[in-house]
Amino acid sequence: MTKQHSHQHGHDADHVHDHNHNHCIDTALATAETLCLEQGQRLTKVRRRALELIWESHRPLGAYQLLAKLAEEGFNSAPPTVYRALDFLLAAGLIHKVESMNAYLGCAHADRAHKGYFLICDECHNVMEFDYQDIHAALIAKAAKQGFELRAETIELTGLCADCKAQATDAHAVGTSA
Amino acid sequence: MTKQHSHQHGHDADHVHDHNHNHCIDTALATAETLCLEQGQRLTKVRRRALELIWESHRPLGAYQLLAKLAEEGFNSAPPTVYRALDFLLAAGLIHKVESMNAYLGCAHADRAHKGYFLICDECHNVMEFDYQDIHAALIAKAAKQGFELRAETIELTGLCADCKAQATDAHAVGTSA
DNA sequence: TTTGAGTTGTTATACCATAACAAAATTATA
DNA sequence: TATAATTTTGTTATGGTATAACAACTCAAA
Repeated sequence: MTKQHSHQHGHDADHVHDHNHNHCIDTALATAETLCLEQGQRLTKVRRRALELIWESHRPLGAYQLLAKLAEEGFNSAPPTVYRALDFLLAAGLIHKVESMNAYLGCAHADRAHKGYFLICDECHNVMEFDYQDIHAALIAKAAKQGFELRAETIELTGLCADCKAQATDAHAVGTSA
Repeated sequence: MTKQHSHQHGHDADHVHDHNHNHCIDTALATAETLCLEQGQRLTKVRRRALELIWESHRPLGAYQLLAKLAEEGFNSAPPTVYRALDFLLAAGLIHKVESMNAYLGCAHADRAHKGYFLICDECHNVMEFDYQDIHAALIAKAAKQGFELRAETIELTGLCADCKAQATDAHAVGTSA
């Protein structure tokens, strides 16, 4: 299981980081550089900056949110700019798209092939990426039974994260005792 | 495993039905009537017709495609009309939304609570709904281990369906032998 | 140094979805 | 059966997501 670190304790959108998220970003960028170099892909300025901005966000970032941030920094502000960058990063496996949110998230394991499985909190909207070989294998087997050749998986689970569940319980306890 | 019947042999968008799909539609509508009656919900003309149209389609239907069909039949042609109907049908469990396609699909098991798991063919875009208790249980357990309370699942698998795989193989065989 | 591939700029448009409020229909209640 | 309460539908407007199409630029290789 992998978790976007800063999500562990954060409830508010702009919660102060309780760890040095810069490290995650740096690692992600370094991985991206290496990967692109190996594959003869060009991590151009806008692509690189888009990836950084996605990582700097603590939630999945919408295309137009990203576009606005890029525009602030002097990049072209037309939609194709951001969608091209997103397409590149998606194809390179450097980010995931969360379909149910129309938003994009840095991929913590770009260095190895994997599927993005997500736990999405309805309350705080934080997203945890997880990895589950058992489920992956079961899905492949299940599909194969139908003669279906599995290529990609969209697994997005929503509900209440541990923190929000705790908060809800606290609130309820206070409410009932008052 | 459940399958939208007409998808079994269809490769072309407007493939002639090889079974009486009307039966499926009738069953779905009857179930809808019963369900709504039981729950004191009103299956109004536009809702009922929307459900029929979704079932009549052999693929997941986009909101605006559905809106166009409804408009042809004299219903109001503004977007809220169709989104209201869709919201109602979704809430009633009579249809599913395929998030990765922004499209809507009749639910074959509206009569019992279940999650919509989908196999989506990249080639012919047919969709099979399947049901897999093992995976459902595994996901709940996996989420619970993280303290996450699972509420909803979006499971959308893409790849090549059996028919399209067979076609591709045939085409390749012809190509290589020619 | 020109060719060619890839990338970016630019304009326009298509597609997906909801807000907000008015009008009508339905149901419940007096 | 009036009338009030509730739900549904009509209508206008807008916001959010994504791509088509073509021109201009960059950069590396021939």
